[in-house]
Amino acid sequence: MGTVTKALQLLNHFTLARPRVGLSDMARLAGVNKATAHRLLSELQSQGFVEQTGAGREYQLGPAILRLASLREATVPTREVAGIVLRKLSNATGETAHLSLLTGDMLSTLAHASSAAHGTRVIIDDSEPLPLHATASGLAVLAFSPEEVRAAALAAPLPAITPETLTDPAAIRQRLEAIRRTGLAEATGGFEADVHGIAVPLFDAARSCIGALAVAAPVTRITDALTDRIRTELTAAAREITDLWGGFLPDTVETAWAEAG
Amino acid sequence: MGTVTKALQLLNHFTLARPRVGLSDMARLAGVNKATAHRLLSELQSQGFVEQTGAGREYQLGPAILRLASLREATVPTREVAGIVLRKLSNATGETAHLSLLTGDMLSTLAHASSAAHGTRVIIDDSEPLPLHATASGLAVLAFSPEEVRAAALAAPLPAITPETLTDPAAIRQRLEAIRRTGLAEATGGFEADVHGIAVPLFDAARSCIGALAVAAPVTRITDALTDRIRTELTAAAREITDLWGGFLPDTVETAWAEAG
DNA sequence: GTAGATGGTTCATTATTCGAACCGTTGGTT
DNA sequence: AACCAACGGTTCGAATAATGAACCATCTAC
Repeated sequence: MGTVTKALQLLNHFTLARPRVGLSDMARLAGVNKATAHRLLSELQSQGFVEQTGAGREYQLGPAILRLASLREATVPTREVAGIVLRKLSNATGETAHLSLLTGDMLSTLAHASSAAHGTRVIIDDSEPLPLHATASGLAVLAFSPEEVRAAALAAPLPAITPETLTDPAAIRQRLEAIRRTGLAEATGGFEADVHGIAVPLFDAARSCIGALAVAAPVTRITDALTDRIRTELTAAAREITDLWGGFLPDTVETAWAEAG
Repeated sequence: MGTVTKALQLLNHFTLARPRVGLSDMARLAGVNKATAHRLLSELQSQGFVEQTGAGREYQLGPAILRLASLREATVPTREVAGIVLRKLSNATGETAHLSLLTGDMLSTLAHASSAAHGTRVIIDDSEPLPLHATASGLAVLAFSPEEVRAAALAAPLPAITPETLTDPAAIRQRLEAIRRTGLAEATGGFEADVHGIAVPLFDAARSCIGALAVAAPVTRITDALTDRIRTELTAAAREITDLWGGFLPDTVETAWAEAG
């Protein structure tokens, strides 16, 4: 693994629950020597990707990220476009919709929207990375990614985020088969208990899978009628976003959705 | 120079004027070997910091940055910190203060505060983007931004928001010269009639100009004494925010403010 | 005052990065 | 069609930067 990759992965250890991380902690979390962690953090700091709070000497994410993010959004306004479609999708289904993109070995949520139709609803945190094996979105991405990505994702030990999380690579591969046939992934309680997710893959101009569009609903509200409705709306919304982003659906997905609809 | 630093610096070559960069271009811009650029970009790509558009094979900033940015915002309350300083600033001057950040080719107001000292006051709408050429904040940012940003901003036809708006690029560039010398921008009625704005640039940890801090007052209330007071308070508040945000003042600004004060 | 943390540094060993030269492809010119 | 220049990407010996055990200095708890 390259040094740059190692440094960038350090950034993934900052979470909502642990926004500031000390040197020793970081070394432990990342599984690297303390001296290495220190050097990597120093380089990240010199470029403003992390900073040290004056109080303790812990590290936290730095302001350079904000600049790059606004530049990304200004030049590639994916989030804005996604937001429009997501709001329509969540209104049409009455549930929470979110769009997540493959970044490294996990999914980053680009944007989400929730409906006011019900008092209970699924809450999405954009800053929380989604594991590939434990979410409907992740399974959708895995199903339509090249075998290398799939192999890499399923090679490492798969953590059980809930008791219901699928952790057996063979079982997952079987699920992926079905997802490839229907062009649609479903998962219940694998990431958050009592949440049912329905997801479809998203593709870029080269017909590579770049992420997934999903609707998440409390399991108690799931009925055949609702899932049917969600499926219809999801595929329509996915077509719209793919189109707006200048992507193309692979023929396999196109036919799968046509048969299902 | 470390490998990580080199990789992160590649990201700085993506600009508003050049959002997509090819491999050879990037190698030239960064002054590294093409093979090196390729390896670094590959690593950045594997972590989602850059991505390749399906069309050409050019690179652009990737979606992973957005996730980190939302995490940074969620955990490091820059807006809250800005609010505290803004309230102090508006109280000290008796006028309306606002802080705006460069987002794409305009300014987005992060927060504002107004004083109860007078019956009339300038009203700021946080959701309204500020044009770079027509506001004191915008001029402050233009003056201290890299030439590429300036050129891009002054290249497009400049709309006259009021009859007093400066729309001639040459005239604006002349104003920017003076602003660079004093570290302070002033503008009257260029965006809203009867409003006089005084602004200073803000910088991040890499000494890049990221936005501006400004005080806006009705022209009828402007006197030499008030502008002097505002200047003093503005530079002090800008130092405070820059410090709290972990940024640094370029030496040119440091000396300009020292001479003026 | 001791024990066990912490953040940070040193330096010989080692593994990774570097870059000139090299592909294969593409797009424009003659 | 032949040519050429520029493109993205790859190769491999030489050069360089990354590594980690051991080491400080400091702090807190007991």
